[in-house]
Amino acid sequence: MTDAKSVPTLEDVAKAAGVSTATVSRCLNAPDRVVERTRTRVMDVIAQLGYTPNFGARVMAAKRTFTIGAIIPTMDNAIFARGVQAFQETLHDRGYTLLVASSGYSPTLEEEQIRALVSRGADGLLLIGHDRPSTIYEYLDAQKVPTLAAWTYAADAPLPSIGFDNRAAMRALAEKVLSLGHKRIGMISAVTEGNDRARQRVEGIRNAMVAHGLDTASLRLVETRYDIDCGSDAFAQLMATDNPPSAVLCGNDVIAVGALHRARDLGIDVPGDVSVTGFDDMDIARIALPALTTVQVPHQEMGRNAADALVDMVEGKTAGASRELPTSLCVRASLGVAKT
Amino acid sequence: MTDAKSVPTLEDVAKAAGVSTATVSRCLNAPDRVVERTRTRVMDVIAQLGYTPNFGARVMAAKRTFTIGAIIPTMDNAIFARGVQAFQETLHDRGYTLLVASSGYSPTLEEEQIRALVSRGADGLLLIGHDRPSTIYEYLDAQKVPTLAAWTYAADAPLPSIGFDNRAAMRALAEKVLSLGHKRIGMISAVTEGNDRARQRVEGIRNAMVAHGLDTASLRLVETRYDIDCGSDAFAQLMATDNPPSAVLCGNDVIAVGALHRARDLGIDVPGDVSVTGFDDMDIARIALPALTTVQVPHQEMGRNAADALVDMVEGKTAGASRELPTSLCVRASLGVAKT
DNA sequence: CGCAGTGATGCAAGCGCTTACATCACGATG
DNA sequence: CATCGTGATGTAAGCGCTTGCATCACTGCG
Repeated sequence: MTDAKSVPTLEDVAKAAGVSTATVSRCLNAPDRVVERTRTRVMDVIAQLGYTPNFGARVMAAKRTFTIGAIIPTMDNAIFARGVQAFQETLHDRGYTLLVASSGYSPTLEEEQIRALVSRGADGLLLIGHDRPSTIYEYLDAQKVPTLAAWTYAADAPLPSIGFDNRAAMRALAEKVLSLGHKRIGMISAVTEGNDRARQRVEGIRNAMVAHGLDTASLRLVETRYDIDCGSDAFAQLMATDNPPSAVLCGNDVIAVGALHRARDLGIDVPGDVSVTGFDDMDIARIALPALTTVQVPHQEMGRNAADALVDMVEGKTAGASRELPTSLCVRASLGVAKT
Repeated sequence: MTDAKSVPTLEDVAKAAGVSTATVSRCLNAPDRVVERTRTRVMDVIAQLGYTPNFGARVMAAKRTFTIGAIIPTMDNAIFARGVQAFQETLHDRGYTLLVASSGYSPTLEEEQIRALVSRGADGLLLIGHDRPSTIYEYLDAQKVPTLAAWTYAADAPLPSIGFDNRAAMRALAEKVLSLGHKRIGMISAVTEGNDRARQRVEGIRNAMVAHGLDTASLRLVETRYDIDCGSDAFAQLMATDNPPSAVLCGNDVIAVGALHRARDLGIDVPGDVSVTGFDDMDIARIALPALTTVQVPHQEMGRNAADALVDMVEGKTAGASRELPTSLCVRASLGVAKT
């Protein structure tokens, strides 16, 4: 049943090296507390035996894992990719390993994943946005797991956050659109339930409309999933109404690219007949035809900042400093002046 | 220093419920071995105390984590996204949690991540491709961690694999291209070092050339990173030669989209002046202008299959059954007949 | 009424590691 | 030469949980 040659333990190493387990442990965790000669011998044995510390035991004894968990809504498109990649790289520099799980935009699944990561000993957690049941915050609090929110910034939220002001960013874009004379505004938003970023973006548009003396009730709003085809369909739906919008603001570049594509299929000229904008400035925004006007988000910087902030929290250096990062407008060909 | 209210342990629950720790443990792990009344009482206490089992301790005692690790080369683009998402969903259905790490196409980092995941108690591992130092396989073997390779299929590899035949798939595409009369072939490949999939794709093209009586030495090959801009530059480089290729086959859709974009910038007509093809059939392939001819890969099915296969291995049901999945050609506007 | 059989529960031995504390050897010091 | 300080190493007590085995309270039967 049991294989004769089983995975070696600290004790095996100690025995083979003729030292105590404590010394072996120290070789691994505090090399300078062991004299050169001994250390070399121990290390040789370790290499020879192919010893790897048992994580469970280590965690239990040391109560530290040097692991950070991140739960992102989806890996299915590239929205979070760049930021997470930067997050991971910075964590790595700081000596931590990143474990990623995805929630599929489902609060239940997110909670499950949070518990999974926490019970797996994550020293800290990165979550996206602030919008989740308070029970989760209570749980995190009880478990004393330092947690940071990203992709959003809010001074008064239950979690410290590193990100940008989605509302203000979208508002700036919308003001730009309105300043070009557009009056009939359509928006294709991500599903807003459980997604504060999406809600804030919608709000940003409304704010801009108010500022320009437009009735927010006139905003044609469609909600859909983050998906090219969904964006495409939503666009068709918006344009099929009589007196369709002259500008369609999309909650995300993926949706916007879908819209652009459908416009081409329908023979609708962008920006001649209708302007289209996105959000995020992903690679596809530049590549799209016409190139997509969008909001540039500092994904990498956000990732790096979040990693530093979270590690600081984990190491007890700060209680969690929030930080707002700037976004900027990226005006490209898909946005034009209103014709009517 | 220590907070008065610390995280509750099994013992706290046991005490509060007036039972032994064994009973509490059984309530969690084998509910039917505890009588209804007791179980309810225990569960109430658990809920009330907000108890969560300590993972480290649990792993150590039970030697199972119900965690599967996956190490993908990058999260930075969407190549692996869909497959990993499906992988995760299936794992979830089977009661496992997925932890993802990325290696950035670096063998060193990959090894590090493998160790991290293994020592964190991953019950099984998913890796991409077969191309890595044998020391890793020895390590995996010694640690007895069931491991599966995906995104590739090879009957005689060190690991069982679920995927497709990259060589054959690319060969089929290349034959299609050649059958349209193209003689001057360019290829933009991903970096082939440490990437068997990329190498096999190049090989597939060579095979097709041989089959069509072309000298493989005439293949203009450029290697570059998976990145829109890199693809774009590589394309420019290829087209800047005299007597440039009439067809440029790209190792991946991302590169191909970059190429398409640059062609537009340079005023090169696709497919009029040059044909361009991709690989993977990502969303952007359909959206690109002209729509991209590519190889359709069953990402989702691969993810699901891999999850099932790996869990079977972990649970000792099989020793790891490899499986080859079919790919298909996706001919779209970016491929045309050779003019010359 | 006594006893075997049954199912629920408790006891306690680890699991592999870290770390506070004890021990020891050795050279420096008075 | 005795004493002490110093740094290297060993000892052993947990960390929180699972699980084989022991125990116990019933039940139903002879």
